[in-house]
Amino acid sequence: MDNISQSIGGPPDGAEATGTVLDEFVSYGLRRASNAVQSDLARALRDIDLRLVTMSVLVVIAENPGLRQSQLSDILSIERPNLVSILDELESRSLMSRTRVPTDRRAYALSVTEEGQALADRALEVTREHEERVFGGLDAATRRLLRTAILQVRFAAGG
Amino acid sequence: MDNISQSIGGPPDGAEATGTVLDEFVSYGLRRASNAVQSDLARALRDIDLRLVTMSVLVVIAENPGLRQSQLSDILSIERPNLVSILDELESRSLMSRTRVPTDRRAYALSVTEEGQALADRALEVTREHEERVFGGLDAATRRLLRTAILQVRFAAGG
DNA sequence: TATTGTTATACTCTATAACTATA
DNA sequence: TATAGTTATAGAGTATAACAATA
Repeated sequence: MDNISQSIGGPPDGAEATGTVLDEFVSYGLRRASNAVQSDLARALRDIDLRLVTMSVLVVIAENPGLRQSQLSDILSIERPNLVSILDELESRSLMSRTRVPTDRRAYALSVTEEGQALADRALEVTREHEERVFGGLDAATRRLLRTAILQVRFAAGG
Repeated sequence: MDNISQSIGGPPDGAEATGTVLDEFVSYGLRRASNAVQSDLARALRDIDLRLVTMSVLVVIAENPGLRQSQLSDILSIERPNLVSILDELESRSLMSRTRVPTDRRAYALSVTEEGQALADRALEVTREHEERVFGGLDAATRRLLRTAILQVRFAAGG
């Protein structure tokens, strides 16, 4: 209930964020950081009329022409029903198209249009700028360690 | 478009996660990790009938008796309107109460009940177990570095 | 005038059950 | 019978405008 004991000894390893017990938890800091980072990226993508989801979907289709919706769903962990409106949006903007697969008429092969490819490229640029803005302050070693730690954590949490 | 270059030289620093360009971005890994971690914590808290928000609100009130709603809103970055139903829920479960402040009759002083204090303590235990489960695999140095990096990033992203 | 808590509302993201058409 | 895509729907989480009571 008092935090005198921890605050003695000068600035610790950046312990204060909200000034509550919650600062003790990596989990809580991770959530706040992730929200802030996502907001920054979302803001940047708004300039090219993309959301986080539409960006990742467009980019993954551009990278894997012929992909099925169910595969896309697995890769990005987006539930199949939720993918439908996302693809509808991209398709109505002429950024990608669904083509019937002759060998399996239940499925669609997804592919980007020229316009979609151009926007995907632009989206990657925007995202790289964002990464530099947000993670550029970390030195290379820390950045590498962050990537590794994040993957380990993601695995440990079953994601 | 090919990732042969990176994959030569044995297991790199855990580069593969979705197998797409998105793996290049710390931002994306951070989001996926944060989601997985939050899911794990949410699952654990469900056993004591708390959500992530209700947990953090309860814990912060327990730590700061007499807190105003607007202060709580600032600390947890929850919009004041969204706080109302959260507090209604906790109050209806007799975990906390709103008391009129005599010196400023617009405001409420928030405080936990005995029952609320007990649940807050239990919630901290549950959260510590979760932290151990999810971040226990990281050595102490990495864990410390992760906390620091997260704070830096949160600051850089304006969170 | 400004602030505290509130109401109403809306938008995004996510999750599930059930349908259709194919396999 | 199982799978691919779809529809409908519901629940969180989050954000904003506007109001009443009080400062």
